Amino acid sequence: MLKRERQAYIVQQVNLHNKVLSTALSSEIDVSEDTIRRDLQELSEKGKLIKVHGGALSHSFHDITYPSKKVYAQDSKKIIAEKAVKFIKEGMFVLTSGGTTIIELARALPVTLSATFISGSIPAVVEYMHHPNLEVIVIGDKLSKNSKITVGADALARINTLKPDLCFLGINAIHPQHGVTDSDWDVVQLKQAMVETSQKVVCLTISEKINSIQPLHICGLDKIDILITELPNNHPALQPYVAAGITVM
Amino acid sequence: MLKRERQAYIVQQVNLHNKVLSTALSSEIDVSEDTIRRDLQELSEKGKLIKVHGGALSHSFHDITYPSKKVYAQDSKKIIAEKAVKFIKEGMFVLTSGGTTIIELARALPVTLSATFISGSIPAVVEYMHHPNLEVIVIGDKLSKNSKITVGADALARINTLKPDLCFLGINAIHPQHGVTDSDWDVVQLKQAMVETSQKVVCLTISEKINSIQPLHICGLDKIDILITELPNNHPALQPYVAAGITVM
DNA sequence: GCAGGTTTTGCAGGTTTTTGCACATAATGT
DNA sequence: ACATTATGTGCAAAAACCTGCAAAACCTGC
Repeated sequence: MLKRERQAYIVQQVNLHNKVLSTALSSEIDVSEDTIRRDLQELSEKGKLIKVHGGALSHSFHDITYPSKKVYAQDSKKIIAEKAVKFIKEGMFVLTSGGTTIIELARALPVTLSATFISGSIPAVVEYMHHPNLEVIVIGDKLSKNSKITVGADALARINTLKPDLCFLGINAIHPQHGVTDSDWDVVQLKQAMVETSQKVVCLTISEKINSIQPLHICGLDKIDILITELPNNHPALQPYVAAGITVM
Repeated sequence: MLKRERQAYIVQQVNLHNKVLSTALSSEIDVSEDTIRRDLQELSEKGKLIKVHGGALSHSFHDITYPSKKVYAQDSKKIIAEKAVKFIKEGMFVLTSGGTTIIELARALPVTLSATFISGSIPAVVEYMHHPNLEVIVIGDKLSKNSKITVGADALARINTLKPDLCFLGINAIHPQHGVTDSDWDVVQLKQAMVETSQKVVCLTISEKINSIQPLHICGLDKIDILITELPNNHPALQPYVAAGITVM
């Protein structure tokens, strides 16, 4: 068995079973454990797996550190949420993406508000669910583990059947020339569909992400109606967006 | 079981239940208590949990006031979950309803299990989402506030396109003559569809609900393959179901 | 084709990690 | 206060690891 072939097999096994033992691989492939160890070493350096004493684990194992994580820049996101809430009127149909900023928005919704909120983001849905007067529509499909949002053809098709009044987008990068960009293929698809189908698009982002670029393009600035950051709207960094005709808050 | 794997499991358990006992972990994972103690020691140094006499506590336990949401008859439900888990095999497609018994099932899933779980229950989806190796499919539609499950024509249609290997139903009433019944119209629709489309139907319920009736009919006993309660399977109350050809656990 | 260099692999050895056990000590409960 | 249970420490055996080395397989340029 060729080295490359062997390593491909190991990666396959890790992805399949989420763990492999050096001893098991050694006898399966019939090479010495030293060789397996060297393979694991290399694959680990390439980021294909996580090497541990006795074998290796899939990457999905490492990132189990959930609920009590502090949200990055939470204070800024609270300010953004306060501003964003003002755009929501009684009875509106509101489509939202995922992300921690959107969660803050959900928490900032006045209890008396009655409106219909639509989302494929599970954390967002959980927040909406606890609100007494919201109608909640869940967009179903395969759940993406890292973004905690449903992605796929079903979700896309469902979004395209909607004509929401308002769309809140938590975004990861916006730039005067390159528009809104992101790094996750599936998420980009969804956000594009959301932007296209909504009457009004509101982008939420902390100022840190302003004037930054990610590899995948979502839409140009012309599609954005409102941009909300934690900065005052006369801040110099925001002027290019005002000039582009966006309402900046 | 690898050390790292074991520690990941411990962290998961701590985050899930907010506390773990050294003794319990020792017998669950089948290593000596000394090893568990050393693990807790290390994890505590890494700040993943708080080590205390007898076990460990979640960090969030210390931060926030624990919203001691006690589930009714939780111990029984844990027993049920333990029994139910045994039916799930690697790679299966599993459809589940909602309800607290299903949540316990989700928490009892072994960390190494990789399978595809499908549900419209938001609390269930949240549990599945935290599991490192599950594929999760969310069934979308309007969210019913009191059952926290998506209901409607979309959800029904989606369920009917599936052919899952296994279906877990948390049920509210079962009776030798009247079969499985429930009280919520929308939920009944969903459960009917789930029963019809699944290869194998497993009903989970605490013994209290055995031999009781609710106003809406879901299905007859003939559609049920397996019934799981917290009672031993030779308990007299269960005999009518054994007689009906159901595998009782 | 073939000399010279590189890559891959197994092996020997010495080192480190992991784990369970024994025993003394501290915490807990009745 | 006393029995029970949990803890920490030291120890030893097994398992896994790392390092260097040498043989084999392989590329490469002439």
